[in-house]
Amino acid sequence: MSDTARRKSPTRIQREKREAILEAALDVFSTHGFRGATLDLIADAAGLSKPNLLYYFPSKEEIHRTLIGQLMEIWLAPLRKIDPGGDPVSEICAYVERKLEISRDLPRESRLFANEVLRGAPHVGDMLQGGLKALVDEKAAVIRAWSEAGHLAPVDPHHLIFSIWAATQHYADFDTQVAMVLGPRDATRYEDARAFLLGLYARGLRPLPAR
Amino acid sequence: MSDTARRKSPTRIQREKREAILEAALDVFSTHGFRGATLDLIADAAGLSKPNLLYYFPSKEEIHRTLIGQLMEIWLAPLRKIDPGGDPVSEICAYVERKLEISRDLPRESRLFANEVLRGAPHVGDMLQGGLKALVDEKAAVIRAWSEAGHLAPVDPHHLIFSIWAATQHYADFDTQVAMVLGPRDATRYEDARAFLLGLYARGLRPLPAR
DNA sequence: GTCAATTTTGACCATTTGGTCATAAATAGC
DNA sequence: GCTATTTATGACCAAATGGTCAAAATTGAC
Repeated sequence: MSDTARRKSPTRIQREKREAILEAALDVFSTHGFRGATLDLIADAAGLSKPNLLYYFPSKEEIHRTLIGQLMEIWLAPLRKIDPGGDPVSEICAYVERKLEISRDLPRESRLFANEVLRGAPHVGDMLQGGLKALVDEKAAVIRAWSEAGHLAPVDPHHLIFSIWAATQHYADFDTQVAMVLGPRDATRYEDARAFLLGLYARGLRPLPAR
Repeated sequence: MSDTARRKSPTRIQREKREAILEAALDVFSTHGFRGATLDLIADAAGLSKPNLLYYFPSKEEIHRTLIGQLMEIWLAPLRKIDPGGDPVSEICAYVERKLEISRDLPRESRLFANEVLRGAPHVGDMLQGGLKALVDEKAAVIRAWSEAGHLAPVDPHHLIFSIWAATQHYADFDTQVAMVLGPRDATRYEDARAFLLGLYARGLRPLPAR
């Protein structure tokens, strides 16, 4: 009755084709959104016929759900790594760097996620709801403790986290706009962004001198 | 031959219905995206039949284009207001406040815009391209001058602007996610965001003491 | 090679959707 | 009220789209 019990161990072809489909779907969903993505587009990109694609996944929505599921871990991992025992400002700055790296290295994932949240997360619902709030609250408590101990400027931890999410993901999600302003993507873009953001947060979070 | 010449002055009904359609379309486009929005949905929301809707606008794309056009001015206005003669840190902070107010008061407009940029701005192209880069470069030069004169911490002006866009729009565009973490929207949300962001930028941009 | 299981495909279907059109209803000028 | 113009609608259309199905091709175990 359970999924894993019913599904005998997948064949080599199943593993390869499902992987190819998810890769193609990530491309298509992230550039066209859920509604704009068509099964034909995904099938073409994966080098399969549409019925063949539907042999591996029961529906368009299921492909999408699978992708979002894989995404969540990538998305939350950097936050999870914040170490309550580390140096506060360094920990936050390292978090900024990790998020920025994801924005640079996995822009499709970032855009897929943005697409979903923008529309009110209609296809993920609880999948997002689940771990997100708990993890954020946990790390927010760590940050609050740092502030109260005087090791970090007194800031609202939730809004600090939001600002980091926003500032880093911006480079993936709004790449078009960034490119319109800065010109075509070049090697220094992420280096400049990194330098700016680390500077901003380092100065903005440094504990205030006693007064 | 020109549009304004051909179109005799619009009647009262024309003005009212076009307005109602744009209002309805803003709702529908901002929550479903361009592809997800249907003419039936827009027509229903505007209280019109579909053919009647198409009597006022020639196509779905034209409705969308009109909305984006109206949007651009709203979107750019806060940046335009930055005064080269004002106090640098105050000017930037006031800019943050203006952007945050737009995020709070016009979230549909913000999401419509985000939807468009996320997909590579396929429907706006030059409309965005036009004034954006010129205005941003102009204000970036002002900020750079402030930094060089020692009235502002030395920061990359373009990335500073990006971070402000990102952090403020986040509350409109990713409202779903914010609500998942903070719980249902309440009166203090924007007040807390404002306090955090003004603090961050005030501390982060304050000119460094001579060393 | 044989045979069963897996994989692939062309043909097909129902629904949705952007858009048209002829005609009917409403409105405005007189 | 009469007439010309504007506004509204039901019926309809072609294309796109998610998905099905029976049959064919391929693969793997022996």
